[in-house]
Amino acid sequence: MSEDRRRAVLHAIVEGYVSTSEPVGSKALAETSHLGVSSATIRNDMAALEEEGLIAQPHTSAGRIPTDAGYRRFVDQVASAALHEPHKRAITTFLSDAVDLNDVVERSVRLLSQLTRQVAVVQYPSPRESAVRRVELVRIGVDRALVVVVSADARVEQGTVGLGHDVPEDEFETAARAINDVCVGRTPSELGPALAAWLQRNSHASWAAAVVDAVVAQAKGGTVERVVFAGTSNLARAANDFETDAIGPVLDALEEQVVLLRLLHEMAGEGRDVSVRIGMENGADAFARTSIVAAGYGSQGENVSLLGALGPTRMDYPGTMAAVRAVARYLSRIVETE
Amino acid sequence: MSEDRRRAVLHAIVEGYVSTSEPVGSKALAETSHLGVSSATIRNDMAALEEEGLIAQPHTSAGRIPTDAGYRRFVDQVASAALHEPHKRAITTFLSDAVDLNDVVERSVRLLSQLTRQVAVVQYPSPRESAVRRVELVRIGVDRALVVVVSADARVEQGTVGLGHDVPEDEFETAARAINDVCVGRTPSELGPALAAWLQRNSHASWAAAVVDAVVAQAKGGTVERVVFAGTSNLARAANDFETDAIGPVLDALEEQVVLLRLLHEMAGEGRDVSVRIGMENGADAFARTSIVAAGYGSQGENVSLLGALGPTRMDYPGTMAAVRAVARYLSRIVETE
DNA sequence: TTCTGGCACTCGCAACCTACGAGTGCTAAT
DNA sequence: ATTAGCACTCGTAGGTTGCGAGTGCCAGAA
Repeated sequence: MSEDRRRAVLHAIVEGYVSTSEPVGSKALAETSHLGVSSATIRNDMAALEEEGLIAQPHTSAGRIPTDAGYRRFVDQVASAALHEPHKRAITTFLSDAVDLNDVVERSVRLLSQLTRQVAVVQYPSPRESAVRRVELVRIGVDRALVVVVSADARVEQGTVGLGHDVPEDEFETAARAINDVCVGRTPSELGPALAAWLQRNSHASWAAAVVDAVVAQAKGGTVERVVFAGTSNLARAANDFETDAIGPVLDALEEQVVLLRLLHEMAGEGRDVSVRIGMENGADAFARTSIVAAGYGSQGENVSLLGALGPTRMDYPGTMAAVRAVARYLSRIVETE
Repeated sequence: MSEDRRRAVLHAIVEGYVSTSEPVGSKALAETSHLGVSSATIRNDMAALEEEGLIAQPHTSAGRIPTDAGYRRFVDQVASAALHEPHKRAITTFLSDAVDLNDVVERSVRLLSQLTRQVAVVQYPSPRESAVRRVELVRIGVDRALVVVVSADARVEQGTVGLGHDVPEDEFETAARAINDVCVGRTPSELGPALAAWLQRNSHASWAAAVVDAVVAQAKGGTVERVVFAGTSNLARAANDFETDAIGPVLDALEEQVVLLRLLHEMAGEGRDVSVRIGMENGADAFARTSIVAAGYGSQGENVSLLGALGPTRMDYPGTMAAVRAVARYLSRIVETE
């Protein structure tokens, strides 16, 4: 019983099931697949694969379909395919027209959903450590202020902060000017100490401390982590084939974002080029029947954000991995040079 | 043949079909509904209603279901219900915690999707005509600049503009300062002439004109019109009942936004308190089997944005209309006072 | 006129049955 | 280690049937 052939059988089963969405039987494999053995031999191999828990049969007289573990082994053994040349061109032309960070992210997520024909998710790039260009404080109503931080790398972060109680207009104005002066030219991590020192030098009312905190927060992280997604209709198309009722929880989880973000963080830690989570591996009930293919992107080795594709476990893994990797690469290049 | 009873029959059919999702027959109506007539009478009324094109039967031996026209008449004749007291409280508590314009919009859309159990859409409030607080120009790369406009009403708009060719650093800086000085304190509509005058006084290179245009654009409209939505899983739930394959195009149209925006614009023109589009009335193929309930909100009578709920034509119109109206009202109040 | 009871008729649907065939596991032969 | 053959399982498609919900129409009552 050649180990190599058993692997080939597993691969053939995965590929067959992915393309036809029907269980694949031993006879069909013997005919279409090019391993030169008879169906009986394949049956023996299948029995062994089933013993290992890599494939299963939905009912007694049906062919085999891969289990999560089967997909897992397949993915680990297959290198992601090369991307077709026209697709490569599509990526460059589509993304190079972007004028804006928002635009880049939005175009990327659409492109990825079209390439993979899955739901695509792109996490907003984590901000780089770059000098503050200007801090603007604008009074809103009597007890709130708007904090705007413009960084040298073209990022604009904004947020509001409560002032607690009435603050005289002129006092607010002078403090705003002073805070701006302290911040300009400093990197976010230098900001904390510098502003603390300023607070000590000028004994201000308590509201100033809150404002300072808000400024530091905006400069550091800025907007809350978030992901954008596109191509949810691909989910509906996939759900048409089999489980219609699995789509609701997935849509909910996508909107919720929090589960998805946790998963992406976990996957970021794995360090691989492209990482894949299959079915139950996700740990989340909503994604129990979906797989996620993700890759990091970003300017440095550090400081990565993630993007990926999400679809039914029965997906074209090599193709999806190739598309995800390619988009991640181009996106890295763009984020770097911007 | 009392006209009133025929109306009552139509209403009973709509309500029955909405709550059970099954065609409703004359016998069932005679028993459950409280019109004191026999099933035969109801059958006659039904025949008349069918003649008018208000109801139809899916097959010969089934009950009747309302047509688009039937829903339309029902909606026109029924005032939107009053909202339950706990729901009202939910709106106030849920929305009053918001800290931010983004936060308000996001909370609203979630709330509305929960109240209606439909897909909720909220259009970003159209900016008010309020004075410019500061204009910031930041160089990005060699031939692009970031334009940030902060308005007195706590809005921050940003965009990029191409500079065409190399511009000396000091020339850019002085121009940026000058542009800011010209803009501060002016309303967006005053901005155009003022900046044009400035351009004439100081004969600048061509790049300045592009920058000026960008500043005016950001001050006026700012970010492109867009809508956010939530509760797409409600679509999946509804699709479970009947047509699974109608959900894909709807999801696509939601992501595309452009069709939805056109529809909302059209509905804004109708001037009603709450306006309803039913099925084919939408004109868009994707929404041929869905209805949209929308209401305007905003600070003034002018200057309204829209929000609404979108679901299958077989929806609880009175309840949805009540929820949409209530959220629109509270949202108006919040946007006003902010 | 308007409503009601009665009756014949239609027809979708669920339940049931059956035959088919794809697919399997096992065993004996190569 | 592989293969051919064979008996067996079982899901599914196709066909048939009976039921019952629902209708339209008509004659008689209010």
